[in-house]
Amino acid sequence: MFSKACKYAINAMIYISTLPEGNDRVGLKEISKAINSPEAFTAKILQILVRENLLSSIKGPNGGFEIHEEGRKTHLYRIVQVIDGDQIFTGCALGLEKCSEDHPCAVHNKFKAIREHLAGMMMTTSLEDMAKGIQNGTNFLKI
Amino acid sequence: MFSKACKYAINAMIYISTLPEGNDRVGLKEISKAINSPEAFTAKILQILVRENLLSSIKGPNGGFEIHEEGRKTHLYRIVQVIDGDQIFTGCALGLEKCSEDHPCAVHNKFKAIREHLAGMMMTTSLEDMAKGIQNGTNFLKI
DNA sequence: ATAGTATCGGATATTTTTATCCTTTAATAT
DNA sequence: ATATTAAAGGATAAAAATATCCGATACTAT
Repeated sequence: MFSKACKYAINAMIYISTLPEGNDRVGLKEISKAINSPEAFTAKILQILVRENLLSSIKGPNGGFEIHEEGRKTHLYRIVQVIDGDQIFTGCALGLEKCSEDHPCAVHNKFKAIREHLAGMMMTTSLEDMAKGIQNGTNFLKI
Repeated sequence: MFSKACKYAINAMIYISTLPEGNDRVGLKEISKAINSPEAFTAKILQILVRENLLSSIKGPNGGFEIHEEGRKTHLYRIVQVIDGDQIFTGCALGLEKCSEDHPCAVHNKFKAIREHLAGMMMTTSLEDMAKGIQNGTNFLKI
């Protein structure tokens, strides 16, 4: 479904969103420990998220990553889009280059509903929504 | 969503199912032309499908691949399972090793519905169903 | 029997994804 | 100013997925 890079991105972003706003600066080491991901690879992914302004970073001592106010309203859709592209939301399930209503692949119509279901869910699910489940111990970011 | 190997597998199986039963023996070359896939790679995938009895093959002149009666009732779910495994139907969307009702990842519940939607659709969609759309020119296997 | 044909299967190559290493850059603290 | 810290970024490595090549095997036809 999603690449590993994308899974790490989503879990990392949710983790940062669980930290109290204004006191949420957190380092790479802590993040990758919290989500059980390889540190250096996670760093690369966070760099992309920073470049795309989904996340902000500060260098040096007491540096780290943080997400403030508006950032916590980011929808999962956007993270997938930035890391994996939106192939999964718009691409053809069977790999046809030009799959459309006019030239549909074998499963085009059956998949339309599923893609819309997925896209809809991802577009309406924000980091702060997900962070709640982690905070109250209902959901988990690793193991 | 699906690997390229799996996409080729599904399109190839549908293509073979469009041929008139009893007169449906078709060679690798024709198949990979019909679905626009690399020949040698497609051969590897067809070999797996033959080993798993989703497809039968005959060597030598006038040889090729064919699917008879019961084989045309194969559901897409089974093809995905054989080629990609059922990670997509049962695995955790965020990569947790042990994601379950008791230890759910951040998106577990939201994804459950989507996975069930996908699995249900794939389990109730057969090759012969899909072949009809190709036969009457409504759907396409390439471009 | 022999030649020809088409899949099978092993080996290998290429590309993409995942992962690591190390130097540079920017910020902090002393 | 200097040393220290942490992210940024470039280079490289390892693993997995995709793709190709070629000899072996099995079948057909002559």
